[in-house]
Amino acid sequence: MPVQVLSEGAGPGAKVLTHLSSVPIVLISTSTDCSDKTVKGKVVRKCPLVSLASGDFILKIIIQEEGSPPDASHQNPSINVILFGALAKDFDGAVNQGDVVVAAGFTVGKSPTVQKDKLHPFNLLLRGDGACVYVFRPPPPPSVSRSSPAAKRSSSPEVSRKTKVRKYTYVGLGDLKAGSVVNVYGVVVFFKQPFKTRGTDFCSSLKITDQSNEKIGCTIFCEKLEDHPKIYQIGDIVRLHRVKTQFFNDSMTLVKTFGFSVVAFDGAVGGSMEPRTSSRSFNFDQEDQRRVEELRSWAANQSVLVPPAPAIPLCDVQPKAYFDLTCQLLSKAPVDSTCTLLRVWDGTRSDHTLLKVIVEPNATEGPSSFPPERERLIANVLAYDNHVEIARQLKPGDFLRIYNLRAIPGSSKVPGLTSSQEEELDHLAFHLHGGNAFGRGIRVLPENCPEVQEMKRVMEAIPEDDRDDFSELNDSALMEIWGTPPEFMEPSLLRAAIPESAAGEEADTAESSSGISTTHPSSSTERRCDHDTHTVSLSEVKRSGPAGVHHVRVQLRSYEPQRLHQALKLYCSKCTSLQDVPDDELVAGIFSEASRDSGPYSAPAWAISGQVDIPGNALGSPTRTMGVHLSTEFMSKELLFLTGSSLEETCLLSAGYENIVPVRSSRGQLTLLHPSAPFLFRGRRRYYGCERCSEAAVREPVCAEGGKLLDEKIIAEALGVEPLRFVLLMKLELQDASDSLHVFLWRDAEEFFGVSAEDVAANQEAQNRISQSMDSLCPAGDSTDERPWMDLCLTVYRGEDEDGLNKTCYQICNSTVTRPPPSAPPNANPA
DNA sequence: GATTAGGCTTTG
Repeated sequence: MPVQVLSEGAGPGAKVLTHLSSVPIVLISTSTDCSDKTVKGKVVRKCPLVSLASGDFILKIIIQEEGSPPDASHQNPSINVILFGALAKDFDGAVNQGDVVVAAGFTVGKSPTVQKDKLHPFNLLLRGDGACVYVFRPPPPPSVSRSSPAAKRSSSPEVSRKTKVRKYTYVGLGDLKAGSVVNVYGVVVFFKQPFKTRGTDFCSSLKITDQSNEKIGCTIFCEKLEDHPKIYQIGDIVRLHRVKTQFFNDSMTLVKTFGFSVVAFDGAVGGSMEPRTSSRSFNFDQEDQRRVEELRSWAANQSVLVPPAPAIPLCDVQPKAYFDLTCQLLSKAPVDSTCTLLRVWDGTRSDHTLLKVIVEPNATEGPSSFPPERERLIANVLAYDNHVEIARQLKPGDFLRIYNLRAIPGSSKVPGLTSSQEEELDHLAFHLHGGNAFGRGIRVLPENCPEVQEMKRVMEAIPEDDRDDFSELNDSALMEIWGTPPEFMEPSLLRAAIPESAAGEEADTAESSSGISTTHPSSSTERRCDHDTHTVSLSEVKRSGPAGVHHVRVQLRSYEPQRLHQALKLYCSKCTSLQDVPDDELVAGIFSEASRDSGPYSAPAWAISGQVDIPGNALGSPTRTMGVHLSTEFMSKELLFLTGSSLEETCLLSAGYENIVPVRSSRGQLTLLHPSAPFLFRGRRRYYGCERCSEAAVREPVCAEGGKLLDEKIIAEALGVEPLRFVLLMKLELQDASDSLHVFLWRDAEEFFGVSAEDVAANQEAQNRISQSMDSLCPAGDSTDERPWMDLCLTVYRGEDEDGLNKTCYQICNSTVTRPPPSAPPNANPA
């Protein structure tokens, strides 16, 4: 009795299982006594049946507990189930994804895939006569059960092995007879999004076709929107169950009837088989998959019958055109009672100036203004009449498809248009006219659908000007860096970045300034942008969409890294990678290793070469030879290539020579050291190269115009090194009365502190400036409500977290810390 | 087991 199908709610099923007790999936382990236990779960995945040469079968499924409290990963517990032999084969034929099954007579094994699939550490093994699976399924609909013995089977366990899942029969659209109830498949050639009727329901209107070339209208009334077909575009495939055929105006039509259900699929050949349905249980077997694939390949060759959806990006929209637009909603605002403004973008830029619509900033949901470069990409859509209600339910950040949108050139009668704009001739306005003719409407698209994925790729690839280069660095990189444990060896260069001795005095300084800020509306920061937007609360920022700018008045609750030298990073603007500054111990090791390994080499012809013997010392270091190669071209600019020196010696020499490039011998040639070591020392400044982007070789820089200028850029270029830039990266937790918010300080960190990251890497004064600023904003020991207030400009953008999931990110931009009062000057640490 | 709408050559 391996596989038995039971009708849900039917008595026998319950009886069969009364002598067994159910084990929650989480509690399953190899120590579970399985003899009288069952495990119940919904089949969330059914892998293809594997048939072995021996005639044996193996089937893997994943079942998930239903209705149990979610575990730490916010998912119901699931477990792999492996079925063997006849059981595997029977199960494959009788059970569908979505069915609820109860397994009994299993054994428990260690899951070999736990590392990969992150599912349960154990699996269930079902083999032999003792193993069986009960399948619970809702009772079959009356129309089908008459011709199917399934209901009878459910009460006769003996026949269970041969149980076949109830099959739906589908009628071709050319074979419909009036007055019957049928199941059909079809390709959508026209559709209207569900609209409110004068009755109690919403109505969806479809026209579908199939290989018969008949085009059949379908009318679907359902009270709940989720029961309606989820059609995104012409060409989608639908499967309708229980529609009645009737004649209207001499044409066959299909109308929803009792027990109606619909599933929709992507219509593209090779597209996703993921069913669009809100149905809790539905049948979908290989036969269905075959039908979908057949319709897809048939439709692919029917360009006349199924015209390509008129979806075009904003950059291709021509004046007067009607089109479907896939886009993301950034903000929205009511214009009047019959019109709502939707501000959307799709990542492409129109050649036409897009009409600006002036609305009350206070009435705007989402940001009321955007940086100018973003504004150029935003289309203003005016949605009229019946669409106002739909628009009301949309949220900034939603991905949308707007159907039958009209591009209107040079409109001058738009509500809210200013008189100066009336004179603009070349701009485009976008109107979604009232009514639902021509399929006019709006649908929210799920983020995982291919069109949205494609659009997001376009959005992410937008060429940014330098003010926006942060968006190229996705946030998984940021998170990763911040997640790095602080195993960093403090480089001596930065050891004093947070002077212990000065901490107390800093706190005193800050106390006095925070005392002022609680009684005075002054701010310890200054905004340096010209955004025309008013100050909002952090909770409003969080509610707003994933783009735009906000002005906030906040306090600093906490920040990372606490050890400020860790805020200094190296950034490659070519590959946008971000890394920690290598610590001195590592760099010293590279120098030492290079000097030990140095073999004979031929000195470059373009250099004057010499040797210096460095005697060994009492501590046991041997006598070494240091090679010195002075560029003849840059004699006066002092470009020195040095072999065999230690890091310490290089630092000492860099006090007396302008440019030192540490090198080593390798296969008889001079080469640069390992890329983690600086490729150049200039005084106290060290310059690093990107390991990934550099193709280093020791070459003499070319003297430009009479040896005019020799700087780190010219040297890097000559050496084939892609130089890394010092940057500052911090994560700040802001707070106001409404909420708290984590924000990054990166793009404008230098502006914020009024220092350059390169200076921070090289001098104590710049380091002090950062620690003073942080101490004044976040004095140690002070209660947070006494901390000074900051007026900040926040940029909102979309990034990805470690799992590649979308995440709304925030950065402080265009803001500067105003200097703490000079009354308590910092105790500058003489480094 | 009622009722809804029954695309369509649009236009603020």
